[in-house]
Parts: sequence; C-alpha cells; structure tokens
Amino acid sequence: MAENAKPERISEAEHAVMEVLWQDSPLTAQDVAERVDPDRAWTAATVKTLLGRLLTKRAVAHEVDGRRYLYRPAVAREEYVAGESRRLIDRLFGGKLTPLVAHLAERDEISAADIAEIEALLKALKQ
Amino acid sequence: MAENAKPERISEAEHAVMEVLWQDSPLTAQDVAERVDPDRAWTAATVKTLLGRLLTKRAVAHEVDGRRYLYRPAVAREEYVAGESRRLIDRLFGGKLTPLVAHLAERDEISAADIAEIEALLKALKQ
DNA sequence: AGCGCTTGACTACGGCCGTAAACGATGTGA
DNA sequence: TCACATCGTTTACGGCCGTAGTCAAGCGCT
Repeated sequence: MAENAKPERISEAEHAVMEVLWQDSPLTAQDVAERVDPDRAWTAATVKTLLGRLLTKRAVAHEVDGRRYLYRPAVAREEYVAGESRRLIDRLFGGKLTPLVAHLAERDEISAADIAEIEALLKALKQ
Repeated sequence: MAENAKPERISEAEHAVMEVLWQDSPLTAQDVAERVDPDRAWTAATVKTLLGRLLTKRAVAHEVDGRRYLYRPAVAREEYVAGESRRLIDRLFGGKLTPLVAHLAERDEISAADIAEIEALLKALKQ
C-alpha cells in the first residue's frame, strides 16, 4: 500500500469541476468547460487552471490522449461528500447527526414527505 | 426595517471566536483569548485581529466599557448554523436532507442509538 | 515547409485568510 | 509626572482562491 498522499482540500470552485467529472469521465478540458455549471460563467482558461490545480492536489488524474489529456476523478465523490459532511457536523453539531436533524426540523426545513422518507430509511437500517 | 446588512461570510478562524462569544457574552478581548479553543494556540494579537474583522463584518457588536470593549455576538448561532447547514446540503445533496442521512447511514456513521433518537424526534414532529 | 489552431504550463493579480508584530492612545501605580 | 501596562487600530506577509491572459509546443492542412 502506502502511496496514499493525504487528500488536499478541494476548494469550492474546484468542486464545481469535480462535479462534472463525477458525472461523466474521462473528459477533455474542453468538455469540462462546456459542462460546468453555467452560472459560473468561466472562460476555458479558468477551467484549465482549476484542472491543473486539481492535478497537483491529486484529486483528478490525467491520461494522455494524443496531444491532450483526458481527465477523470481520482477521489470518489463518496469520499469527498463524506469528508465535507463530517467536517460540518463536527464543527457545528458536536459530531452528532441528531442535532442537525433537530435543527432543520425546528426551522421547518423538513417536510412531511422528508420525515416519511427518513423513517423508512431508518426502519430499513434497523434490520 | 431595512438596516439589515447582508451577512458577510464568517471564516473558520473567526468562527472559533464566535463560538466563545455564543457560549458566554459579553466578554473582553482578553477573555475571548483565554477561552478560545487551546488547540489553536493563538496569541492575543491574533484574537484581536479576528475580533476586529468580525466587527467590520458586523458579526459581533461592541459596547464600550471604560477604555476597552465588551464584545457580544451580533448574529445568533442559530442563524449561522442554519446558513452553513443549508450551504452544505444544497451543494452536496441537492438541497435534500434525506440523502445526507442516507449517506451517513451507509457509512455506518449512525449508531443504533442515533437511529432511535432520530425516530423519536420525527415521531414528535408528526404530531 | 509554413501557418494557424488546440492544449497544457506558466504567470498574474487582487482578495480573503491565518497569524502576528508595531503603533498609538489611554489609564495607572510609584 | 513618568514609566509602564493595556487596549484597539494599522500594517504585514505568506498562502490559497477565483479568474484569466500569455506562452510554447505540437498537429493538421495546404
């Protein structure tokens, strides 16, 4: 094993790029630029910079395809999401999920449908 | 109404200061420095800088006490926590809580006790 | 063979962040 | 009154981030 470079933090802009790659890969830089969230209104140059930074952070990998690269994620979305979730829950809710749910509930940010869904989910978990 | 300056983003280091004030306020800068998470190992100067920045961001307010200030939060922890939670859930879970719970469940980050707690909570919510 | 287009690498630059020292005003004890 | 301690304010500085322009190398046409 070993070889397991600690995961460097992915910034918010970089995350937008990762989302594209998680959805479909491998992609060329151009493909990524075309698919990235249009609200960002990035130029191709910006996307290339972000891909470069993600490369050095080892969050994406590249494979040579003729004279260009094909990019693909090197960290699973699963892992990223888990890390970010944990960070937030640790920082704001003492590491426990219940207070988060309670919090959202108190602010009416949970619908009846949500409740039903989560109950079903938990029931399934118990067995 | 009006007068409601948009909440400027509180950084992570600033948040550590806020936690102190949310727990007990008003406090002098010195008090804050003494109570802030010791893992940070900040000098008094650093804490003063952070308080200053929080002041200009209007996240804390100060009241003059002789020749020094007493600081107190100007945004409720509740509000901050809600904002951060929403950001994360929007960014990673399409705005829905269920996937977050499902996610944590799949990673065994929910204990049986958690499940029971949340179920009780949801049951209470339904009525 | 020469030219332009594509593509990654390098450079840039202002902004915020983390961390902190220097400065200046003010109060205080001797 | 004079040195000293105490505060808040200002300035600093390296680092990462967001955004993007420029450069150099190679490919494809003509």
